[in-house]
Amino acid sequence: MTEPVEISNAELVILNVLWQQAPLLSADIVLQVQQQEDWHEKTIKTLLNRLVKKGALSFEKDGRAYRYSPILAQQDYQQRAGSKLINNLFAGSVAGLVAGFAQQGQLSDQDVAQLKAIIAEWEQQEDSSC
Amino acid sequence: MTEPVEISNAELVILNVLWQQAPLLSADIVLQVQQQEDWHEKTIKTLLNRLVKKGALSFEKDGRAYRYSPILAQQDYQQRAGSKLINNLFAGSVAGLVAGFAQQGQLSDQDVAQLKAIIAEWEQQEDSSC
DNA sequence: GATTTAAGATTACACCTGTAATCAAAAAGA
DNA sequence: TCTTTTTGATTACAGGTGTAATCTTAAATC
Repeated sequence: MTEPVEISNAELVILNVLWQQAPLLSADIVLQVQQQEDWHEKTIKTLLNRLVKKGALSFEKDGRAYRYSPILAQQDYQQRAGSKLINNLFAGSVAGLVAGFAQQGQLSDQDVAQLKAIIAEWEQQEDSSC
Repeated sequence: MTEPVEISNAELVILNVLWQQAPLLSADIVLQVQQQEDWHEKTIKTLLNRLVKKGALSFEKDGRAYRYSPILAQQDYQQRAGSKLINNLFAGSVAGLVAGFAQQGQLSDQDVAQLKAIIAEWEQQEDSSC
């Protein structure tokens, strides 16, 4: 079992960039992040450093520059963070969260279509597992 | 628009107790919390204080003791925290989170039943809204 | 080769958080 | 009334976080 690496909000922005494309030079990461957040280059470098120390990123040298890749897998972190929220705030009920979104009119057509597909597959699996 | 009150993990434990039943004397809150967490009474008092300062709790004096109630509504906070997670980690797709749970075999019968009901209601609303 | 640049490493600093201990005041008991 | 208890208020303190500035070193330029 891996220790649960805690990722801060700012660090998550960096990770999201690298989960989308990796490896990336720090300079490219800076560019990507700055399209989204108004952060100083030094700030982004600090976050890269912290993520490496936390074991969430790895890097290899390319001359003067570093090329970063995620170690922490997106799915793993999604799963951990999702479960934590559901457990702490929705008494463990995923449907509870979805219900909240629905009430707020925040469910898209696409969401509903995907949910139907998920349910269909789940039911099929249920059947075949008996 | 209310300012987005940031609630820490430890503070959330306190809020969960008060969302379930309020108002409550601090002594009772301590008892409730200690059934779940091994925290010193002083720690719990500190958290109550911080929540009051953050505007998440109110209190009224009852002689020597205080009687606390939530100001921050559970639904509001659920909505904010849920949206934040979905946006930051699942590209805004609620279904994405549910899909992750499904893949992990973490969807219960009850979840699926509830999801179906949510979808049914959503579709009915869709129809009647044209 | 000497100097300027530019990359990462180190340091900074205030505020938040977890986790209490101590202080002050009022109530309860002797 | 004096003392003990109990309650909230204040203080503590290390580690995390947001947000960089400064330092160091190696590469690039003159």
